[in-house]
Amino acid sequence: MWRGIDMDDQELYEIRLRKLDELRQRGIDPFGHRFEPTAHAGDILARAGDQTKEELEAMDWRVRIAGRMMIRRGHGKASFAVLQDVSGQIQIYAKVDVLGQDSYEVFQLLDLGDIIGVEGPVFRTNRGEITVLVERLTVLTKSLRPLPEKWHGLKDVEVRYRQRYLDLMVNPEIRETFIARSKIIQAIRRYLDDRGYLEVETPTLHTVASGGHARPFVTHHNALDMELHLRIALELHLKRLIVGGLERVYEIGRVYRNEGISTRHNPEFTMLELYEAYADFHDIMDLTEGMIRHAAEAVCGKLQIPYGEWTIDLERPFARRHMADLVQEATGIDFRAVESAEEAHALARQHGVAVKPGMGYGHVLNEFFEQKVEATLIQPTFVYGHPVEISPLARKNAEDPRFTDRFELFIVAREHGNAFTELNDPIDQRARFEQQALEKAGGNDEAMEVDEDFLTAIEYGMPPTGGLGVGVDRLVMLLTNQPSIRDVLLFPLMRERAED
RNA sequence: GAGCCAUUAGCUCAGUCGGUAGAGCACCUGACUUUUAAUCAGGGUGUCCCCGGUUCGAGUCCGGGAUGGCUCACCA
Repeated sequence: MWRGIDMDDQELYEIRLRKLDELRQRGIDPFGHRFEPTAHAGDILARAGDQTKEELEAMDWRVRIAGRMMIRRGHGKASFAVLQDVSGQIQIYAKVDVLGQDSYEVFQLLDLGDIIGVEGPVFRTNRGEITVLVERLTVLTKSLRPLPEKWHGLKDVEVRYRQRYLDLMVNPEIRETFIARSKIIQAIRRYLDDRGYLEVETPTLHTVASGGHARPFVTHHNALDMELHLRIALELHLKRLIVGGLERVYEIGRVYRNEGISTRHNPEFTMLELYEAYADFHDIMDLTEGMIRHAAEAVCGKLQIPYGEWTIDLERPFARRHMADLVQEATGIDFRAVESAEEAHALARQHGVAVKPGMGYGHVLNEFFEQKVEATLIQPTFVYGHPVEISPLARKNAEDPRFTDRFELFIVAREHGNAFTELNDPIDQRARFEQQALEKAGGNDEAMEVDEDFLTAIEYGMPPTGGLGVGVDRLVMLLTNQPSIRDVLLFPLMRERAED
């Protein structure tokens, strides 16, 4: 088990234990009780910001604050310290002739990292710093381990991920990212709630993990002696609710995919899926565009946002391009005129596009798209018209049944959404599942499973429906300008530390 | 899964040609009643990631391993 910093060398730990004993001997509980702050550091700084030293003095404004002691500057019979709470940091000033000899000695026993409560008037020092004078000191929690360094903070990414609380404690900008994450999800909820969507929760334990292309995690229910899969998508349960007549539903929930880890992949991640009866994928494009703008405004306050080396313009209408057109622009090949898989494979050889033997027309087109086009899609682009072979849950296009009424949204060359006019023909759906089963038998681990229960549901009749899936973590990465998914997950999955 | 890189004090880092480990902060002792990366005097607190090998001698060179990062593969 990972036991964090400072276990091999116990000296700093033992020094703090001695101070803990000293507190107890003085009748002070080092792990204190309820405390009721009257203000946060940020509020005090905001309110006192305009007041002069004299005005503050005249106000006789008393506050009670609680927080972690991050910095201390002792001056003998007086001390400055910095207290940090959720809103930020504020300086406090303790001196013996205000606090009394006993309490001042207790103050001097404190370590960086201890959590204390402080009560007294707000004043401004000669150097202009808003400060709380400590008239009463309450020890709330003794900290037994040393804090990372005050000036350089905590940089070791491994410790930052494994011990995120330390990261949050000493790297204040990290907190901003997670506040932004919360705001983004809040904005999505508000956007959908305002449009008559119902938020629902569906099972994460599935007998068949379907609705997406991914290997599942497998687990077991003892009482029922039943193999279960953690869900890889929300799709099929939400569509059952459309069958049931709920008309507009969404879920924001965790899905699990038993796959590799990268800067864009974590085995568990948060997915938004929504379904709207009587809509099609054009409606869903409009909805997606509006929703992302709404979230961006909520968290960035503007629609031209930085991401890495780029500035992404979310204000201009998102481009809407057919996959075959994009491939034609990039390579000169008109895939609509390609007649057979053999012809497609020949073109792949000519153009240096890697394909696997046995791939059909649609798979090859998709490889052309992924290898020749995807990396160029920096500004928001809806790519639509995916081949039917790679889209087993999407409705076929009425004019050209090789394609589907499906789109993916690309921004910064990454997929930020996947949507389609849902396939609601149960006979076609069964055929598509069977095609997937063939692919699976042929060695494609990620091909979709047949879900009989879902087929039964849509045999009762699912209205024409538009649906969307969005990887929330990637959207948060985009809107917070973070290069790695681990920087938008509080606790990314890490390999277990070996016992030493 | 493959390649490249990293791992030295609690934290952030330096460490030359292979000669027995060092700075700042933190910490400890002392001084200091408006400081603010407080200051001043003194103190180094270490499994140099682990295991082997080469060598008179390894933080340093070689091999293997662990963990992490990046890239690729995988993955819609």
